[in-house]
Amino acid sequence: MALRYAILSLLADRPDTGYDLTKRFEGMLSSHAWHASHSQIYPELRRMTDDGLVEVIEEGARRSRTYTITDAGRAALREWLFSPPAGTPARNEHVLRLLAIPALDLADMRELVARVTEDIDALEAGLLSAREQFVRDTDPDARPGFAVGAMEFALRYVALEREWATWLLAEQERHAAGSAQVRSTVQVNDGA
Amino acid sequence: MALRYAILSLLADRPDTGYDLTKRFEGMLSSHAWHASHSQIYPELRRMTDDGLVEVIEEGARRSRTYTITDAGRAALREWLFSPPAGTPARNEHVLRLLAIPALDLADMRELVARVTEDIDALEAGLLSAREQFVRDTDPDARPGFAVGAMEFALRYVALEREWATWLLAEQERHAAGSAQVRSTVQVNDGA
DNA sequence: AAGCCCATGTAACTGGTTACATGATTCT
DNA sequence: AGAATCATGTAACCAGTTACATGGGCTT
Repeated sequence: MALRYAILSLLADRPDTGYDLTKRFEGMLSSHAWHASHSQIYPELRRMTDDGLVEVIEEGARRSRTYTITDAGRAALREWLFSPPAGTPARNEHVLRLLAIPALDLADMRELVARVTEDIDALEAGLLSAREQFVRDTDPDARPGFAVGAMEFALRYVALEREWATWLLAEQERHAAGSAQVRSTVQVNDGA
Repeated sequence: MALRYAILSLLADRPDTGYDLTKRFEGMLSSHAWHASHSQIYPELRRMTDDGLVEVIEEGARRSRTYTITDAGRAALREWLFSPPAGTPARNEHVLRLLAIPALDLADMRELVARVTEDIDALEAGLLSAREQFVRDTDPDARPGFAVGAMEFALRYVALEREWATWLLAEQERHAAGSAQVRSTVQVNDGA
């Protein structure tokens, strides 16, 4: 079901074709919230049309169909948003990679955290320039929609990752120093 | 493949049975990184045994088998962690629900953000007490493993959600005030 | 000995991915 | 005219979920 609501929240911003929805999925949505490829999106738009949640408002060149969200679609989206959170499980391989870092030894951890931090910096730079671009291309008086919120989320999120990774390494260094201390104390005691 | 690495990173901390791995998945892993149920975990442990990544070190009561990570398993995990990040897509219905909020009208947004914020506070309280419990039950000299990192991540993450939601609402309020301003200016001009 | 939780197993189904396929339009 | 890209469609496959199933061991 999540796929429908992902589509509905994109269409709530503005009408779009299956093709362009697919491209919008490839941005912030697919890296943080929900991914879908065109092979899922086209059939789903059909089913949603049958269910009255979306509507074709234009048939353009190259057999393209532009869909809008209907009132029923907005109502369904609203109902879903207000429904009690179901505690549905997440799948995020990127987060898994981060959480797995403590399985490494300290030297590996230092190297990997350095690398991860660089990657995050690069990603952040990309996000920032994408946002600048977006702001340039967008009417400043328009109500901020999906994309603005998603970008802000992504920016805050990459900062979290960087800070967490830094914290993790510091924590592990602290522990390593601590247990070295304990070991040397033991040795002193042994020698006494 | 992510499932194997999720299992490996749990086993890197300590040996465990399929049953207990299942329960460990239900914690931080399943809400932020990766979810799996026992029906996936048992067969996967078999396959991983065949591939030499894990090993049965103990057969206990009630046919329970305790698995450890092998050297090959550690090597595989390490290789995966150091392999270039694949940009694999995420699935997180909870994030989707947040990002979809701007589809609502302002009144609904106010209500939902308030509710979401309460939920986050409750979740955070739960996490904090779980961490206290964990600290009490754990040898302070032990090297911090998966769970410590995951808890810290979760705590930082819920804070991000709360701050983002607050930011979003402020942004939307600002816009609503701004466009009201524009409307009234137009009216004054019309009247002049 | 009855009932409950521990511990594992597996089969049917569903949602999602990969891969193949094709027509229409624009660009050069 | 040919290449590139737009725009959609669909079928086979795979990973993951749901549901059913079962035996062992602890507790009362």
